[in-house]
Amino acid sequence: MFCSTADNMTETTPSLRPRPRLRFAPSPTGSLHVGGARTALFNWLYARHYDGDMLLRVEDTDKARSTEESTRAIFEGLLWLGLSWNEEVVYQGANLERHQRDALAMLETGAAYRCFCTPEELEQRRSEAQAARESFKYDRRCDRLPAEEVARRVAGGDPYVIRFRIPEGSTEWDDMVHETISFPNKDLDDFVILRSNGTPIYNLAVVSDDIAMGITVVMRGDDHISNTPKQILLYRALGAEPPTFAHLPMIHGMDGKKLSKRHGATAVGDYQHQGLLPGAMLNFLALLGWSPGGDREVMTMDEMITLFTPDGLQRKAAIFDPKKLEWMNGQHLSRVPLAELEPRVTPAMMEAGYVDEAIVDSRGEWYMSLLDLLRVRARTIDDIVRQAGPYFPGTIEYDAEAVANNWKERSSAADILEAAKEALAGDSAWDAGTLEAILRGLAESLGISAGKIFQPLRVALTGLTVSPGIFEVLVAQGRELALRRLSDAIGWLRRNP
RNA sequence: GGCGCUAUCGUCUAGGGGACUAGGACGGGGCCCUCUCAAGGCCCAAACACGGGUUCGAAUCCCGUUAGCGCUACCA
Repeated sequence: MFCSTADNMTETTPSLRPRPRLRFAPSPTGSLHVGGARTALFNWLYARHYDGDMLLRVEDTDKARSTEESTRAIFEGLLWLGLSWNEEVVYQGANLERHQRDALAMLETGAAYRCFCTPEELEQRRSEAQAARESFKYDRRCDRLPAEEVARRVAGGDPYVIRFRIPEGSTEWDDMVHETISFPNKDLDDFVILRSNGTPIYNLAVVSDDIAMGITVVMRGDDHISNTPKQILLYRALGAEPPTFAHLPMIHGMDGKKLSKRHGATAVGDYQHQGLLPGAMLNFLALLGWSPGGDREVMTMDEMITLFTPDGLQRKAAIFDPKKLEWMNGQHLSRVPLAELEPRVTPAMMEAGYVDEAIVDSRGEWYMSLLDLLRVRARTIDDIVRQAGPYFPGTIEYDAEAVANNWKERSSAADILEAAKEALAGDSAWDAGTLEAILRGLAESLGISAGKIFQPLRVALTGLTVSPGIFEVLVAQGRELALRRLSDAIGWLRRNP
C-alpha cells in the first residue's frame, strides 16, 4: 500500500550515513489537526526521501486530557492520508519507569536537584514578581539546602520535585530550517523534570523517549524552539548526543491568527468527510511551508518524496487558504487515475443510493466512464455525487431557474422536445457523433439554432442548467433512460402550461 | 515585561549581489473556446515592511526600527 523510495534516491547517497530515524509525536487531546498532519507529512517525506524510518509516539502523559477516542482519530487521520509509520506505536505513558530512572540518574550525577517548594509557594512568588514587573525565575533556594536537611526531609516524607540545574554558558544548535539558534543559559529556568507524584514533565519524557527510540532527526513546530535548549541540555546530562532539529513554521487561519475552530474545518477528518482526496490534502499541506523550487505545484506523493529536501522548507508561518485547497483537490480529481478515484467515490455513491456492488460490477465500464465524465466539473467527491442523479433511473427534479430560463414557452419547448424525442427514438447508433448529427440536423430542419434545442433538452435530461456536453449526457444515460426523461419532461410541460 | 522566531502581490510562493520592467499559482477582473457549466488558452490589476549601512551594484549580505507570532507551568 505504501510506496517504496528505493528508486527515487537522488543526491548525496546516504549509504554511509545511518538511516535517519524520525518520529511524529502527537498528544491525543483532540482530532488530527491540519498542523499536526503537516508535521507528520514532513517527517514522513524526510524519512521516505532519505530512506529512513518514521515512528509514531503517542504522548499521553497528560492523563487529564488524553483520550482513547483522540488516539483513534489520529490513527485514522494518518491512515487516510497514507502516512504510514514504522515499527510499533510507542505510548509515552508506558515508559514511566525509564523516565524516573533518567531523572534519578541526573540527581545522582548532580545535574539535577530536589526541590521542596510547593506549587502554592511558587505561584505566590510568581505573582509577586509580576506585581513588581520583574520576570520570575526560580531562585534555586532548594539547591542550596544542606545535604542533611534534604536527607531529613526526604526521610520525613516531604514531597519534592526534581529540578534540572541549568549550567553556565549558552546553548546553541544548527537548525535545519533556521540557521544557528542560540540561547544564553542565564535566560533558562531550572525547570522541573519530575513531578512530586513521580511523573515526568514533557521535556524529560520527550528526551528520554527520543534517546530510547534512537531518533536522529526531530522535526516539529517552531513553537518548540524555546524548549530545545532545555532538551539539548538534558541530552548532554544523560550522556547522549542531541539529534538534528528542524523547526517548522506554524499554520495560521485567514486572519493571520493561530488556526482554531473559529476558522472552520481544522481537523483532517473534516476534509475527509467533505470529499477531499488525501493526495490533494497532502499536496496542499506540503506547499504550506515547503517549496520544491520553481513553479512546481501539483504533485503526486511519489513526486513529493523525490523532490523533498529540507532546504525547501519555509521559515515563515503560512496561512491556510481553503480556496486553494479546493482548487488543488479539483486538480487531483481530474488527474488521478480513474482506478484510484473509483474506490474513493463509490462509498459516497452508495450512500446516496445510486449504486450498489452489483452495478459497479456489472456495468463497470459504464460506471467508470460516468465518473470520468463527472469529475471534470467537480472540485470534491461530493460534487461528483451531487451531479450523478440524472444518470440513474430515479426521477429528477426540475430546477426552477433552469425551467424559467430554458422552458420559457412551455408549449414550444414541449414541441421541440417532442421533435427531439422522435429524432432519437429510431434505432440509429447511440454515440456522440451520430447524436450530434441527428440533433444538429433537426435544428436545421426546424430552422432554429442548435442551442435552442440543446438547452431545453439539457433541462429535460438533467433538470439543470449545467451539465456535461449534451451528447455525452445522452450517451451516459443511454437511449432508454434518455427517452424516458424526454417523455417525462413533455408530460410535465403539458401539465404545467 | 523577558527571551526567541519571522518579514516578497489579499493568500501560497520563486528568488541565494548583476539574468528583475521582481516570475508562477490560488483568488479577483476581462477576452477566447462553446450547446450550458467546468476544464483549458490569452490578457489585466496586485508585492520586495521601514531606515541605515557594505558594495561599482542589493529583494538577496549586516545593523537598527516597526509589526506579527511563539515560549515564559509540578500542560504537551
